[in-house]
Amino acid sequence: MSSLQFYNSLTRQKEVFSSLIPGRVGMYVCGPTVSGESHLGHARPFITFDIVYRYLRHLGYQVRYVRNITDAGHFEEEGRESEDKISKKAILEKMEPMELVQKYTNLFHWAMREFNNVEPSIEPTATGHIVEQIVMIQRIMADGYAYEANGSVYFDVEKYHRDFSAKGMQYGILSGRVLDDQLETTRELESQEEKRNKADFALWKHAAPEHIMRWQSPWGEGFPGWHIECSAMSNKYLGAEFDIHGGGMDLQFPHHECEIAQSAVCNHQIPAKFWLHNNMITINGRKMGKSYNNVIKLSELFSGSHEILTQAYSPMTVRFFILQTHYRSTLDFSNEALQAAEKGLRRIWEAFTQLNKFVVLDNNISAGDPDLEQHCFEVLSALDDDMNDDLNTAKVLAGLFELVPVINSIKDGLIKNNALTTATMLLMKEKFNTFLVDIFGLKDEKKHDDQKLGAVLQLIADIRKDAREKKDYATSDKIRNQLLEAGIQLKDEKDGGLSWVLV
RNA sequence: GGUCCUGUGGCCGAGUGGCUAGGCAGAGCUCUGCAAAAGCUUCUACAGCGGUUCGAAUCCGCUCGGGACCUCCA
Repeated sequence: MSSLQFYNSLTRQKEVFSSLIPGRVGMYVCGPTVSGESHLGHARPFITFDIVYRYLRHLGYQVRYVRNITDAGHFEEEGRESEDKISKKAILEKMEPMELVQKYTNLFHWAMREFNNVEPSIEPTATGHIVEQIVMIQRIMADGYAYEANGSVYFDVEKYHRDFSAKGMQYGILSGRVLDDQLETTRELESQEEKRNKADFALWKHAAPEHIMRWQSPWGEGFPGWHIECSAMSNKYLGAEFDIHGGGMDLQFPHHECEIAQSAVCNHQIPAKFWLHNNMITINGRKMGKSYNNVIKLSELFSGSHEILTQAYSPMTVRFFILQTHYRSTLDFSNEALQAAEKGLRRIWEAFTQLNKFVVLDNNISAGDPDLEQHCFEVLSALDDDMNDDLNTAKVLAGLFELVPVINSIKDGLIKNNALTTATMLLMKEKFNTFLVDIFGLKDEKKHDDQKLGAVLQLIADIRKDAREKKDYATSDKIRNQLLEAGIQLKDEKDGGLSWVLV
């Protein structure tokens, strides 16, 4: 079997993954800013890195997964009205800042549960780590890479770049940007006079009087800059160097670039070995964003209450939709694509459910159908390699889909139950369970473990069977059609039996 | 303007220098009282133009199109 490879944004190539400490992995993923409700775009990184987390654990690693909550509110680009997003909205809604932050944090957690994401090991908040951030800023200042101006502190990008280029940690190492170009192309902004250089970024920002969220610091009352929280918290919980840093591609610059600079000054090394970035979800070819007015909130997605949506899409449908694409490709949203995902998921899930019901022959060592046996074995064997190849979940799913007709044919008796060896049948069961449930985190949203409902349906099925035998098709069709309207689909099986699924 | 990514059949999407991706939709057939489900078969591809090569959707160049980042952003 191949070994796990990730595409490392830092080196711009696929690399075999090995952890710094054998058997253990430290992973930091940039979490949400809880100044508003999470939208469809947020689903991608958190599902993607949930897969990374699940897969690493599946491979036997003990993983510490740190995903922060940004609740301190990053200020806008310097030069514009300095305003804290969270504070501004809090005033509008007449809520305490922390009350607002709590509300959206709760909503975020709700969405994560809906998606069946495993909780991170540590979920630190920015507001809970103000002290760590201040200490880190002080260290950067002590080394001469930051300066104070009017109660704000800025990172001296040019000096950092000059000194650290020789150490292989130039500013732009992650994003591929050239600092000199940056200096020329950065837009002219108002009130830049505080900064020595246009490329400098804020570590600490002086709080204007109307600013509600504020903390005491050596530089007066203010709040932390955009990038320092992730550096401070990843350093605290994962150390100076850890294995994986993840996030959306849009965070690569400036956010992650700045994190590297901050950590490099403090710890003299790039904080993470592997930098993984998921691509964006687009709607009609455009990234979701307030400026495009095409933001679909997760609650709207699940309920279908957005004008773009022609129907509601369940969390598992969305999860499956995301898994059908490689995480580094853009994924374009459309109702048609989501509906295709919904049907595809149902098809594979029903086959999976069926597979789990099969009673495997005890000692079938010679396949009744050698060609099929070989085909199945090859497909099953390729799954791990595809997953190891930078998490090609799309290809793994395609492989599993190839086996769906086999499963259905066995069920319908079109393929004899001795066609495949016991070993292959058991392998098939194992792989379906491992990938769909353990690694992909899919679950049955229509689970019907209600025994009373089962009994009622069994009765109805018997009545319908009697009606059909009497050729009373009016009755049998009425039962079938009305149940379908109620969301229960009856299926007449080849053997004369009858099964049902919730739709 | 700068940096980078991308262009696959009706839709969504994998993909490697030569070997069926897969899903959804469509068509035909089988099964069925009729459906549904399922099975089998099947139609539409690799933006365009050059080049490298025995051979390219896959490598290179150009043209055209789309997108991301450069500003909070998943």
